[in-house]
Amino acid sequence: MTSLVKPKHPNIALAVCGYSKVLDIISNKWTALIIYAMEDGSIRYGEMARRIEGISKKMLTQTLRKLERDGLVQRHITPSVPPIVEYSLTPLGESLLQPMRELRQWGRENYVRVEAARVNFDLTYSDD
Amino acid sequence: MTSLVKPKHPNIALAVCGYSKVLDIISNKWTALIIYAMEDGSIRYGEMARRIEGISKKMLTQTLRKLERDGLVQRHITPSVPPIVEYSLTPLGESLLQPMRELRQWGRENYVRVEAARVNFDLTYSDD
DNA sequence: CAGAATCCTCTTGGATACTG
DNA sequence: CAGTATCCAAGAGGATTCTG
Repeated sequence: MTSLVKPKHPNIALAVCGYSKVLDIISNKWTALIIYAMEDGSIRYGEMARRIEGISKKMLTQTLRKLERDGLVQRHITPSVPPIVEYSLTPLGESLLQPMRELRQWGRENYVRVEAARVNFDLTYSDD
Repeated sequence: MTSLVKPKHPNIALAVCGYSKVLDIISNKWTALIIYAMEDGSIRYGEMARRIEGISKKMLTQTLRKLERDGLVQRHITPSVPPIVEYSLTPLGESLLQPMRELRQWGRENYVRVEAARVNFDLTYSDD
């Protein structure tokens, strides 16, 4: 046992923080949208590319591979010509949906306040 | 009027996605840890720097400024010599704590599975 | 259709030195 | 103490071209 008294302010290490571990998974630009696209079930590669506005094939493939490697996404290939490749969330991936939905909800409810704060901040620190 | 029938798969735009808006706020490397450091109340600049292992002053200041601009963090200065500068979460910032805690909790519970999936993936796609 | 490969740019973040 | 300023390296991500 290291200590009986709980320190007021324990140190925070990047490597052991649960936040950071999750951010390591979902913090890049397209990950959230890709997971979002699979929310209702499996979906083909091409349809994802069409639904997610502005994404390039490179980023779509790259992000899907990363999610597959992390065990959040499953890839199913029907070897026809042309091939059919479908992606869906694994149970682990689906377990991320709930916390992500709450974050998304927070964004929907509060982003206007963030934008207002930015305008206010910029006004305060520019012209005076 | 564009359409009366709701499409099965509506498009997903980066600009209007609640996820992405939140990620715009919390997705950089240190933000989560900095918010985490203020979870229990206000804290001085220097103490944050010491508690968050590995952070540079530059990134600490830069990230705090961004959070302040976004209205999530308050800065309170006591103009003594040397100055005392304390940071704390605004109500808006505190409202982010709950969804972030859930994400952190997910990370604590599931990150081992992600790591296992990575090992498995790398084994599968390297040596055969 | 579902990608792989290449090139290139822009941003993020680390190291270091200086200041009221 | 609490920053600012500058330089630099690494990585994320976009555009384009090619392929089974």
